[in-house]
Amino acid sequence: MREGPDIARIASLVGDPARANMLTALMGGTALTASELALEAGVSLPTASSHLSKLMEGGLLTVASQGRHRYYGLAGPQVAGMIEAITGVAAAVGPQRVRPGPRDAAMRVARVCYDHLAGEQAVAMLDRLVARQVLIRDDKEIRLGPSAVSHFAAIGIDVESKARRPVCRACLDWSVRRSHLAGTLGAAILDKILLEKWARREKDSRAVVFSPLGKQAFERVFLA
Amino acid sequence: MREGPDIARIASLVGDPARANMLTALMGGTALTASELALEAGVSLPTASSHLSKLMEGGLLTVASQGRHRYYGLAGPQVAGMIEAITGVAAAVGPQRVRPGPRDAAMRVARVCYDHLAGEQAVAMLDRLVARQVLIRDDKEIRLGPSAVSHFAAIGIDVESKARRPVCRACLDWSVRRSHLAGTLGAAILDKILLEKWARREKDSRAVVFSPLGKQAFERVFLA
DNA sequence: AGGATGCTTCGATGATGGACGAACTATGCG
DNA sequence: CGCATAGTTCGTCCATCATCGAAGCATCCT
Repeated sequence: MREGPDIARIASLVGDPARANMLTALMGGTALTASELALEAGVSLPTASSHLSKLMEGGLLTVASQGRHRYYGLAGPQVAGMIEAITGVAAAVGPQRVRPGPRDAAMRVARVCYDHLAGEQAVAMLDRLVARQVLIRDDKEIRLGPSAVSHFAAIGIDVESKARRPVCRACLDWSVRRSHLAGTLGAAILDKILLEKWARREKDSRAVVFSPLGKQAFERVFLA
Repeated sequence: MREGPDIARIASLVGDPARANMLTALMGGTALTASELALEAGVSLPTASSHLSKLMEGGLLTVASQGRHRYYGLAGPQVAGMIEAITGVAAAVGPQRVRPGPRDAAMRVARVCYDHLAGEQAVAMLDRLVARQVLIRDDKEIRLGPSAVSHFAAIGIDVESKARRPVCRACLDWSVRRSHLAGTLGAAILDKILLEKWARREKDSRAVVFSPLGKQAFERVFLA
């Protein structure tokens, strides 16, 4: 018999299909209402509500009440990382992945991971930023290089961090198996991409699709 | 409704207390027999056997038959990483962590993670190896530096890789939140440490305790 | 105020799956 | 060959928990 962190409790929370669907939906990064999550999970509203309170109690979710809406979101990057890790194992282990399918292809290229960009594009971007020494990775820690502030300011991104959350963080990409940029900077870059309409989010999916011109712009700015 | 990698299936496998205990026990890295795992999980042999076959079917475990013994082990580093990620969330979320306790302190300093060393010591070691350019980390990928082969040969470690498994891999440390060295090299270093008796494994725990002289030797070789 | 919408709580139902004892198979030992 | 040990399979019992309809709060709109 052993004890310690109650891993079974956390895992069993993710272990229910309805809850797993909800968490996966929240990996998109946008907070969702109880009704939306019920739809997403394919259960009735009361059932969803019950699941949500369990996830809350387990500390996996945060909620923000706005009027009569309650927006549920993942409790933090650590939770998002856990979901990615589980997804990675499930994808590796599952023999059910017969045809990759177009949606999956798009997902591999670029997708939203919690609040930042993931996929091949994101991995390439981090590689390039490190190669140009805009960012410096020491260990797994990623730091800002000397030129970072001016570099990002020129693009219109403010890298000053007020939040307690780190500016840069490495996040393992389950499709490419290498890391991409997370943290407030990662989130700001994704904001920028969507704001400039270089890419749009695929409906009901985490996939992010670049327009031809948007792709050029993105590559000019981040992969040059 | 969504589909994709069946994350609920995997998570629910980990979500049962008995199975979670088994998996946690296997994080020690040594393969265990069904009876040992039954004891570890606190269930009867038939029950354990049933759990083990489920874990096998889920692809989380591998088994090696030797005579009338069947040694069960984690299916791979990816699975070990997932368990670490879940453990991290459980530790962060669990309010039950009242007193850190001596065992936990020892765990933070040095512990076994699947088949390599984790904890503060392990993180410090990787930092130092990278700083000395024995190892080079590009992205999350860690490569051997030019001097690596001779450097490790001098200590008596052969870095040639025959296995399909990578020689170097970064593994996120849930206590320190930075990565340490995994892969065949990480495993070889742990072997070396235990073989030279610089440290011993705490009974019934993943903690690794260095002797005073062993600590000196380890620091001379890896942190110089 | 009154009505509509979003969400939660309650209560009853049903199914999944975890538990163990007993019987069965397989390997090793003398 | 027979006995002991390691492990699996089978059958049954039992508890947990997911599910939904109906009713109860809370908030917004007019």
